[in-house]
Amino acid sequence: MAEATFSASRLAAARRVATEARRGMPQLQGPHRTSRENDNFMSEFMGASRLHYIGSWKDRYQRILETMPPPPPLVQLAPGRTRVIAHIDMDCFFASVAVAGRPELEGLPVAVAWSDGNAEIASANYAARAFGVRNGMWGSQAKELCPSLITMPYEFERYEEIAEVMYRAVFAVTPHVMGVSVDECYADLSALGSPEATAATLRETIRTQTGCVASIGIGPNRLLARVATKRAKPDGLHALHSVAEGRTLLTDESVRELPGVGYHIAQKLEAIGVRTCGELRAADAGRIRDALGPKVSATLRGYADATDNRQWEARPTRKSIGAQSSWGVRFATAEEAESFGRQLGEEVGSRLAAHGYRGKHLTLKLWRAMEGAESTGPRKGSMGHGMCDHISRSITLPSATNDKALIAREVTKMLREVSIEPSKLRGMGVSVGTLSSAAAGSGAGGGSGSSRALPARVAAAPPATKFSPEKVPAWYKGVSGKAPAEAPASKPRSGDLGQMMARMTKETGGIRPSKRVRTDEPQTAEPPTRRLGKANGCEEVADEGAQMLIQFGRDLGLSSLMFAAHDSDLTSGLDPERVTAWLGACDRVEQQCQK
DNA sequence: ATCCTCCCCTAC
DNA sequence: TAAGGTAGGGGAGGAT
Ligand SMILES: Nc1ccn([C@H]2C[C@H](O)[C@@H](COP(=O)(O)OP(=O)(O)OP(=O)(O)O)O2)c(=O)n1
Ligand SMILES: [Mg+2]
Ligand SMILES: [Mg+2]
Repeated sequence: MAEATFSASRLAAARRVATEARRGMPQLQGPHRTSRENDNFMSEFMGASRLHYIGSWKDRYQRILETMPPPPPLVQLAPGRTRVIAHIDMDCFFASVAVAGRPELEGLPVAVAWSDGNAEIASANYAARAFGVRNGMWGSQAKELCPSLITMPYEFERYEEIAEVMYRAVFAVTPHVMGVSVDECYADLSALGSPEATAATLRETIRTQTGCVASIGIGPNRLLARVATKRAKPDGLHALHSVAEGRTLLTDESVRELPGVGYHIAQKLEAIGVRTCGELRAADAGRIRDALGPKVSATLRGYADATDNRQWEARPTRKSIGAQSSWGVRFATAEEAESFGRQLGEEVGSRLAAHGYRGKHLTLKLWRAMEGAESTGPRKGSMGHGMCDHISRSITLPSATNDKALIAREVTKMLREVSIEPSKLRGMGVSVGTLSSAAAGSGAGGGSGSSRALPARVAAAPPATKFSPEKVPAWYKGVSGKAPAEAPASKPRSGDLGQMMARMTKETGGIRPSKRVRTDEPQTAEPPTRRLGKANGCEEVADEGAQMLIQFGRDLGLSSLMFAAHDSDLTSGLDPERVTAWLGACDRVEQQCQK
């Protein structure tokens, strides 16, 4: 539907901008894509990887912190008052930067990814999200959902500059800032007068100084501030004024909204009938503990109750330093693998020294292709790691070190001892922990290590897991073909209709879902994708709109959906032809569901 | 109990 | 050309 709303000439102009932006990025070209073909592989990979960029950002954040006076202790609270925490997070950060200063892209669906092929989407703007495009999605799927999608390249230097402007704006409000990531931080506003006015001003400052938008959530703790931000987005401010208000808000939200609950923990909870925060709160503590363990269950039960006991640690000390790569890693011989391990070891040694650390504990992490999954990847020519076993081995060094050569030698030894056929290796990582300061005079440490050739033996790797294509786990994104089967929700819930309508209206900028979205049907029907698909002669309608609805339903964890359209859709600026087809299909869907 | 190793999971 | 890094929390199971 929205497809028709982008004019061909605007799209053409935008695509020219995208092509031009991509042309100016020489490091993204060249035929040498693997560890074997390219001597410079490691640094080229790190320079082109957005995960390396966001993963190493905190290191560079130190430089901003050094220009700031250390924060005074947090003010004590007057009795009976609670803290006021703000969570500041840039809206679709990479995509916003891509659009900023490029008027040709404004209002169009834009994603940022390494290529315009099937690369993973790092960030999609909200125009693209209205089609169901999401961060982390494969490019091909994104373009199915949204054929007009404009794909822009990474611009790491601009992210760095804009993030610094954003952070300086926050530091101008308070010294109590906790950096989370390149686009996101917490600020303690407890000592300030009106948090909401302060936050509104801060949003405006960030917008004018960066050309990008930040949303802000405010709450009595970090958990609720973060939950509020989600509600505020895009381009909004939302405040939760008490733990009680937060608890009420969380009651019907998915446990997935809680920090620390990702795909797997949500699955474990669902397996014991817990889907919402309210259900988690009400569930038997012993059951949750059995499923998740003592610490995780305690933390999450607290979160579900809107309480967050994490200490405010604005500048936590590093506990480990490491480097890894699991893309383009292919070896023919042990020498090649060992050379790669040495490079990683040297890289880690340099990073340790650069930060004034030494470390005593050394870990080698290896990706090994599963038996039957040795072919290069999900598709011919892909240099991804594919389905792998993960093997890690660690040793404790006789003394803390940051000596590149010593680390490289120890990595080589471990690599030999773990005895993995080099051709099966798909990734390698080296990490050093148990850190101490290199400056502190203690044990002369790093000293060239010729001292002890400790026989730090390490066990050989276990046999490879056997890979079978039919049993690719639902969470694995690397294999094309079938979407993971819908896990039917255990129970229909009330309140979904209201939530869904509110969310759709907000996220699509006005498109309303049907007047009949039912979640109270038993799970007898096929998932809605099927009912709207070609099998029912509905290909006219299996478009972005349908995909979007289906995605909303999935996001809400609904077991089944029924769609219908409002007559008023015809008068709300949507393409009448599409709406007519849509209405017809909805009738059929409904009939099918009723019998 | 607490520690250790080898994972697993999560957030960006 | 699908550029899948980095760091932290913590669980399982065994040793101390
Ligand atoms: N799977 C992901 C998630 C994020 N990022 C990068 C790109 C994002 O722009 C940036 C910030 O991550 P956020 O989670 O804050 O996502 P966005 O800022 O893109 O969107 P939102 O408006 O939801 O914050 O990190 C990434 O490369 N890959
Ligand atoms: Mg963001
Ligand atoms: Mg963020």
